[in-house]
Amino acid sequence: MLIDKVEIFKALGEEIRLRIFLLLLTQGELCVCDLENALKMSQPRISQHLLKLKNAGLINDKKVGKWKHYFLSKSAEKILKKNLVEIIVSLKTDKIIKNDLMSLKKFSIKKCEKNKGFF
Amino acid sequence: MLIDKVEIFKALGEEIRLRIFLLLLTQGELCVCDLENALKMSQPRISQHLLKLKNAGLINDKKVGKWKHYFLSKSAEKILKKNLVEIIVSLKTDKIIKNDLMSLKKFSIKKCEKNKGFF
DNA sequence: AAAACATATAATCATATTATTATATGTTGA
DNA sequence: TCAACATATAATAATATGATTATATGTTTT
Repeated sequence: MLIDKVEIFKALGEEIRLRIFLLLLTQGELCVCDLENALKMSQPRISQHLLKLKNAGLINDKKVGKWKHYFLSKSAEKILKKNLVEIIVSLKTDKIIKNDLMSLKKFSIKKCEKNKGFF
Repeated sequence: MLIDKVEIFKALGEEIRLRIFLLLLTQGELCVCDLENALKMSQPRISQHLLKLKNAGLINDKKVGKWKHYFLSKSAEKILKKNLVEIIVSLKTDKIIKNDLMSLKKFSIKKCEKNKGFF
């Protein structure tokens, strides 16, 4: 849950991968050699970044003749439609996050006035 | 532009920082010692992650007595309201991304049918 | 002014990530 | 079947990131 989201942000938090992701998002299916040409980068470099996007659950692939086509995963299409705030706040049900909030509440020293959060 | 977004995703793509960010998002202003207690982690560790969130432009701070309060930046509040797709597609105006798209177009081998992208 | 507190920063070390190079696997087409 | 192509994977080296420890800075309280 928390870790899944971290992995998604981490996958997008790298220039090459964000560029690849945007190309797939705007262009649809692309093969590795399309990306090699678009980004002007070596094949292993592209392939390794594709693997990370795939491990984060953001893309999928299929064999097409001698090529392999990459495209956005269903779960990527789903999460893309959400607000960033929605994505992040949904983590409030995560065990680790619940714990953080509890610990904070327990501590809760009244040092001075603080602004309230969004939620 | 592209790099700014990369830095934002990178900042959120780390467990401790995402936990901190969510706490600030839901609780509003918090000082370092609040976060120390919430996450049960050492002060320098928290401080260093706060610095990274700040460098990504996601949070700001203000001195309050002997404490330092951290809270979401205006630009964070703004970007939080957007869809992930909006955030990413907005990069189409970025120079690097435009270039990628041009290179791809130039290459554009008609290997076989491909699905279209979202946009 | 001294002690206690809150935070930042720097140095070091451990770990993770990335790029490159080389090689392997599988597919197509002559 | 063999050569050319498309991609994956593994090994290595370079770089970046993160955690810990120690120390510095500034503030409050006594």
